[in-house]
Amino acid sequence: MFTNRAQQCTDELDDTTPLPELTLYDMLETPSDEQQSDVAADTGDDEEEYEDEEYLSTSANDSLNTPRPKKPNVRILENKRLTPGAPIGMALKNILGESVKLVTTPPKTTQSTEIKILNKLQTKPIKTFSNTAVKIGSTTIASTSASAAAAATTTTATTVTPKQIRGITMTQIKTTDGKVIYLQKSLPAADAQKLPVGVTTATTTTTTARLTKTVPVSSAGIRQTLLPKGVSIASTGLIKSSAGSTPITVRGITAIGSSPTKISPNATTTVTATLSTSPTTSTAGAVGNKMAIQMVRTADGKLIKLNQGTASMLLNAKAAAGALKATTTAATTTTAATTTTDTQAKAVGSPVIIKGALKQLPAGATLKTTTTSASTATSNATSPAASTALPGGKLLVQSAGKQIVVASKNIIKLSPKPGASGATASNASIQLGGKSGGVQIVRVLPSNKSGTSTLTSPQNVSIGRPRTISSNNSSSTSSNNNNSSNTTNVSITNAGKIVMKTMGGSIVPLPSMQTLVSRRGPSGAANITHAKTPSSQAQPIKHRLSDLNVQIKHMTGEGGEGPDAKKARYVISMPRVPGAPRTTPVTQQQLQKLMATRPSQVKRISLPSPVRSSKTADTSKAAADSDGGNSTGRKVYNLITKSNANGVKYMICNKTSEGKPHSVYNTTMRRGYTLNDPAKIRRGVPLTVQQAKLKQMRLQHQRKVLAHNQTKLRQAHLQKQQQKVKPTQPQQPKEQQQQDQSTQGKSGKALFDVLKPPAAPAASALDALGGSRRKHCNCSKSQCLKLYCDCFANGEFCQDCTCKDCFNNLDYEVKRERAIRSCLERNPSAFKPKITAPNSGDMRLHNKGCNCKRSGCLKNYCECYEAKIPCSSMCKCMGCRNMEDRPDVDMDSMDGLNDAKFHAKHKDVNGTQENRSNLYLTDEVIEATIMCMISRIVMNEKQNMALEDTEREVMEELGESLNQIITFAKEKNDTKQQDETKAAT
DNA sequence: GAGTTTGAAACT
DNA sequence: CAGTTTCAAACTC
Repeated sequence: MFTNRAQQCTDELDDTTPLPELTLYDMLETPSDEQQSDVAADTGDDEEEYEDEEYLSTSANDSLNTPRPKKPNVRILENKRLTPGAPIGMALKNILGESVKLVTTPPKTTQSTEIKILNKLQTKPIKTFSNTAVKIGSTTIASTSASAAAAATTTTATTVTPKQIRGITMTQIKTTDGKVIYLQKSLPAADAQKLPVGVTTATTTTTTARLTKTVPVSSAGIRQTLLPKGVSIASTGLIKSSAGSTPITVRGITAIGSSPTKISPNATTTVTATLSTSPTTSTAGAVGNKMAIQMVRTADGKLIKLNQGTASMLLNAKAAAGALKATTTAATTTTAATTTTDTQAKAVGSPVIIKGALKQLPAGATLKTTTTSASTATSNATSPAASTALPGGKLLVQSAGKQIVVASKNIIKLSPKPGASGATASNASIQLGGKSGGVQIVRVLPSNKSGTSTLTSPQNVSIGRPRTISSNNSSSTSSNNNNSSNTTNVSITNAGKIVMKTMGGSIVPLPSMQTLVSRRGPSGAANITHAKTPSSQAQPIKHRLSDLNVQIKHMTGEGGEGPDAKKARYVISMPRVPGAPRTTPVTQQQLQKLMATRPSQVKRISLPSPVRSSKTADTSKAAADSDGGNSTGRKVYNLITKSNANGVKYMICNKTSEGKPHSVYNTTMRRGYTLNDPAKIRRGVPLTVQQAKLKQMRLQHQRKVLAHNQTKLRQAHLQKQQQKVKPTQPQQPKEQQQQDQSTQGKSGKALFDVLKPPAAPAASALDALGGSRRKHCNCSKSQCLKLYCDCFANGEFCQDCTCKDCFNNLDYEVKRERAIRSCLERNPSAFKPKITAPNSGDMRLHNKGCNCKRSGCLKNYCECYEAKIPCSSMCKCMGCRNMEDRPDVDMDSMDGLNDAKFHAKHKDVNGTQENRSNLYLTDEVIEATIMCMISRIVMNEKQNMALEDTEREVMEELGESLNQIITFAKEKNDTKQQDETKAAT
C-alpha cells in the first residue's frame, strides 16, 4: 500500500496534491453550511481551508505541481478578503517596507500560509510601536501610539518606526487588549536578496500579552491575514479580541530566517509559525542548521514547540499559567532544502510530510517542552520527545510513555510504550478520542497549500497533554485552549498535514483504526457502545456513506461528551433474546401477552446519541438481517466525516486488521436504494443503517402483533361460523387451534411467519447468499472512480468485483478521494441520497427524477422504477408508465414481478376492490387496529411522552396496521388465485 | 456469454 | 444549459 501510495505521489502529472479530508458530512451538507466555518470556535482549525473556493483553485493548480508565487492578499476571515491592491495590502507594505514583496498573482496560484495566534485576552493597555495604520477594508490597524484612540478609522499616513529586536526590524501592532504583534518589517538584506520575487520565507509571529515581554516576530511578507471571529480590527486601528481565548489568526505572514521568540511565563498568546515554500536553500538551510525551535504558547498556558523541519508537529504541553518558563527560539524553518524549482515542486506536492524521516533527529531538533505544571501532562512536558530512526524508513518518536512511529508514509503510528503507565501516558500521547492503550495510527494528510515537503527533514514531535498538535513548515497552527477535554489536535498543513483533531479539527486515522462497528449484542435492549478494540472480526460488509453520515452526525453532535464520544468505533447492539434464534419463536400466548403490552414492547430505548432515534427492540428477522445475516459480523465503515460544531472529523476506514477492506453492506448496491428495502439503501433516505433497520424491526414487530391480532380474530370468527354450521363439532377448531399453537411453539415458527407474505425477492436472495454481497461492479474504463461505478457511487470500496484497473480501494486512497472531490465539485449532491422521503411515512421520491425515453420507466434502466417508486414531476421521462396512481402498487414488494403480472394484478385488484375491502376490513380487524392505537396512546401516556410523539406513533400504528392488512389481503388474494389456477387445471 | 439497449454520468 | 460522448448496467438472444 505504501508503495502504491508513493507511486501516486508521482504519477498523474505529479499531482500529489493532497486532498483535504473529505467528509461525508461535507458531502451532505449544504454549501452554505460548509462555508459556515466558525473559526473562532475552531481554534485550531486550519483544515477547513479546502472548503472555500480558494482551496479548490489552489488544489487544482497544485495538480500541475508547479511552483507558484503566492497570492499576496491579506484577508480577514468571514469573507473579508483583501487583495494586494486593497488598502490592507498597501498599508502592510507601508508597514513592512519595500522588502515585503506583495506579489500579485492570479488567485488560483494562491498558496496560503497561515499564522494563527491564539490570544488569551488581557486587558492591558495597548501600546504600539507602529505608527502606521493598516487599513483592512474600512477598518484600520493603527499603531500610532500607545493611545488606542489615536488610531483613526482610516489609514494614517504615519510611517512605521521599525523596532529593532535582536537585529531584526520589527513592526509592532498592538491590540486593544494589550497584545503586541511584532512583524518583521524587513528582511535582513542578505536574506532578502536571496529571496526570489514572489517567494516568501518563514515567518514567526508572536503576540504576547505583556508589553514587557513581547515576542519579536519576523515577517518577511504578509500576504494574508486572517482574523477569526472574535477578533476584529477596530476603527481605532487596534486589533480587538473578544473575551476568552479567541484566536487571532494572521494568515500568510511569511518570514525568513529564524527569529528568537520569547514567551513570557504569563504569556497567553500562542505563537504560530509558518514557513514558506521558498525554494531558497540558503535561508531554509541556515535556519535548519541552527535548529531553531519555534515556541508556541497557547492561550491556556500550554507550550508548544515547533522543531525545525518541514512539517514539524506540534504538541502542546500543558503548563500552569504563570509557571511556564519555557523559552525557546522561534523556529522559522523551511523544509525546502532544495535549490531547484523542480525539487521544490515535488516537495510541494508530496503528500507526506513526515515521510522519509529516516535519520535521527538532531539533538537540537528535539522538542523540549518545559513546564512546571503539576498536571498529568507534566511528564510529557518534562520529557523531551526523542526520535529515533527505525528500519523501514520509520521514525520513532517517543514521548512520555508513548511512541510515535512515523512511517515512511503519511502515517503516524501511536503505540503504547512498553512499560508506560496507562492513564498518565495516555495523556501524553496523541490520542484518538482519548483512547489509550491501543495502537493508534494517524494519517498524515498532505496539504496542497503552500509549503514544501521534505523527504529528509526529520520530524520532531512533542507530545503533551494539550490538544493542539500542529506543525507546519509553512503555516502556523494554533493551540486549543480547551482544557476540559482530552482532545488532541494534530495538524500539519502545508506540504503535509497531520490532521488529528478531536476538537475542531480532523481525525484521519488509518483504516481499521477507527471503525464504525455495528454488531448484535446479547442484551435485549438496543444500545450502542464504544468498541474497545480497534480491530474487528467483522465480516466483509460494505457501507454507505450516506448512512454513515447521519450516524456520524449523531456521533459528533454531542459536543459535551467525553473523548470516547469522539471515537469512531461503535458497537451497536441490537435487541435480541439471548440465545434465541433470529426468528424468535413466538407462541400465541406470547403474542397475546405481547398484544396486551404491545406499547411496552415498542418502548423507546434511550440510546446514546449516535442512534438515539432508534427505538425499537425486536427480535424479528429484520433484526437478524441488520447485521447481514451474521450475528457476529460487524459493520466496518470507511469514511471521513466531521462534526458540526466541533469540527470533529473522522475517517472511518473499512479495513480489517488484516488489511482487507470490509464490505459493510452485504447487499446489492444498485442505484436508487430505498429505505424500506435495506438491501437497497444506496441512495435512499439518509438514515443510518441502524436507524433504517431498527425502523424495519419496529415495523415488523408491529406487523407481527397485528397479524396475531387478525389471526386471533379470524379464528374466533371462524370458530363462530363453524359452531353455527357444525354444532356437533364445536371443539374441532379449538383443538386444531391448540394444536397449531403447540406446533408453532415447537417448531419455533411465529404466527406472523405463517401469515406474513413471502419475503421480498431481494431479501430472499440476500439470505440465500448468506449475507454476502450480491453485486459487484464490472467497470472497465472508469477505474471505479466515477459515478458510473456503483461501488464508488455508494461510497464503497470495490471488493470482489470484476472491475479492471480498479482504483477504488485503499491502495489508491488519494486518487479515490480526489475522485470524490471531483464528483462533488461537479455535483455537490452526488453522494446524497437520490431517493428520499420528505418526512417519515411520506412517499419516497427521486430527488432528481429520471430521464427515460424508451423504457417507459418500467425497466430497471429507470432509477425510479428500480427504486420502486413512481415517477414524479421531477422526472423528465417520456412515455412514462411508472405512474403514481396505482393503488395496488406496493413498490416494496414488486421485486421480480414482470409487467404483465403487474398489470394483471393491478386489474384484478381494481376489479374486486370493494369486495376485498369487505372481506378483509372486517369489524374485528378494525377493532384490533383501533385497539393497537389505543394501547399505544395509553402506554405513551404512562410514559409521559409528548403529545406530538404520541400522535405520530399512533399514526404510524395505523399506517402499519393498514399495511399489514393490505399485505395480508394481498397474500390471501394470491393464494386464492393459485388455488383457482390449480382447480382450473 | 456476446451483443444490444438504455439512461445516467461525464464531457464539450 | 443543451447536445454529445462515455460508461456500465440491464436486457436480449
